[in-house]
Amino acid sequence: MPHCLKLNLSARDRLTDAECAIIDQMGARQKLVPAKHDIVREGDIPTESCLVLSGFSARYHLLANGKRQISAIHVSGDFVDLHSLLLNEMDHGVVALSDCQVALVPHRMLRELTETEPHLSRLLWLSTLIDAAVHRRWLVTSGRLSASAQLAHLLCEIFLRLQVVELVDGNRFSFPISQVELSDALGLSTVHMNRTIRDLREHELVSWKGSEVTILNWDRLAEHGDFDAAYLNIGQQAR
Amino acid sequence: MPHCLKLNLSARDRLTDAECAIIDQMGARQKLVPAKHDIVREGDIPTESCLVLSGFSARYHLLANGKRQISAIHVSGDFVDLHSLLLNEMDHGVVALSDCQVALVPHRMLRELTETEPHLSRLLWLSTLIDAAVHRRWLVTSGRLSASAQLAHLLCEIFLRLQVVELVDGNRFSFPISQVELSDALGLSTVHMNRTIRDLREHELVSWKGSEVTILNWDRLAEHGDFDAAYLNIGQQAR
DNA sequence: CGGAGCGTTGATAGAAGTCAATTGACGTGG
DNA sequence: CCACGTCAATTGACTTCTATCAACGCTCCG
Repeated sequence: MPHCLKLNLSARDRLTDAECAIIDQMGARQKLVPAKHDIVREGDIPTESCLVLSGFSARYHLLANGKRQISAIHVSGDFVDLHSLLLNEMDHGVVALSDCQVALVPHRMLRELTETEPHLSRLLWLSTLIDAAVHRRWLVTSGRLSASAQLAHLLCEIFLRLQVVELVDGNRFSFPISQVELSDALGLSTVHMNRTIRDLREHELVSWKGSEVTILNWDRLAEHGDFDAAYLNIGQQAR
Repeated sequence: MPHCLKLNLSARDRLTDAECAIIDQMGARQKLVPAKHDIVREGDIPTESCLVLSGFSARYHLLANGKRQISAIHVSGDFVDLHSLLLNEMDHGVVALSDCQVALVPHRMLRELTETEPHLSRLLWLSTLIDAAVHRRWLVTSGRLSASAQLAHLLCEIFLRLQVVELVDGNRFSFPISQVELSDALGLSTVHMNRTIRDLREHELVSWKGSEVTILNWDRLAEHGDFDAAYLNIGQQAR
């Protein structure tokens, strides 16, 4: 059930019944990728794109110095390598943070959409544009915010993105990511990551036990992370 | 002459004569934006997208703490706010680093292209995908490289992007950006930026006088910045 | 039982930020 | 022609943030 992709897109624009039908077909071929395994490998030249139906995943880059940087975190309903439709080869990998159910959508099918379904194509384009907007936001927080503000911002972002696909429960959500992975996402050391999480806890902005995160005070968290949701472009609108 | 957009796109895929003709029309309405002035302002809801014909520009974000972060540097032939075609409102501004000649392309015209010119549409989509790939690369360097490696990487990237639009002269190019702006792009303080530039000079990787940059040793510069050009997707290919 | 992965803490080193001041290039106006 | 203001680049001194190294406890699982 690629229901979550429909949620994702229809949070930005109204989908016609015909478009919904097309999206439903995309879920045809599926596979389960266990946690810690690659969904796509760096250097691959995929012939299909992966739509994550459930689970958390991340795009990662390995460096010559042995370090790793995560450049995006994906949730249900995200097309993790839609860009491979037009780009040469994967310049990064995508790893499953938790077990992930993914649908494999052939490029042939997507390319045909670009020929015959302009509106749906624009919405797919849009989803990559939102990816880019998220990248920019991460650049801003990474360059100009303290570690704890950066983390606060990330939590706000993940919360809203999960809300779109109906995966939040009140102010609580499941965020199955280790501190090592988090530190790779924020460009910090694991030790400092740990202390940064402790900071947010001690300031009673969030409660975080295992993979269960509860936002205790949204307003203060958002203020601390200088968070403004505009870049997520949540809101139906003709596109 | 939006010649540079044609260079930009045809570095990635062959353009038909018909497509070239369409692109030529895009240069119709132009304006000159002086250095330090905004090309697009944060909060704008543009009805046209700006194609930079000449000059350097940058996307920037202002933070509540008064700091600024530059999330992208654009060169001739870049469509600096193509994404405004599908996104709500500008969540960042675009400033001219040097005097910029820009062409204003109405969204109406671009939207029509998405209905009638699937191949050209894919190439426009592609250019936003490359933007995103650049964002990811910046995230990686910002998170996991030293300041001097980050700068080395940026110089390699700018060099290749300028090469595509035929704006390099041997191993020299014009890079009219102040140290304040550079520091906002790399997320550093201006003081540290200055010392980082000095580092590259002292290691004889680059020579940098005013806005003239000469790469003295490409291989060592690229190695220092852990640079791999793959993410720029330079190379003609059916897309 | 023992290792592996993860979270946690302390101590220390190093990278980068901040504050402050100087220099040089340039343009303007008296 | 020179005083003056402005802006960019530069340097020094000091502070703060984050990385690194090392160690320990916990849980899960072979």
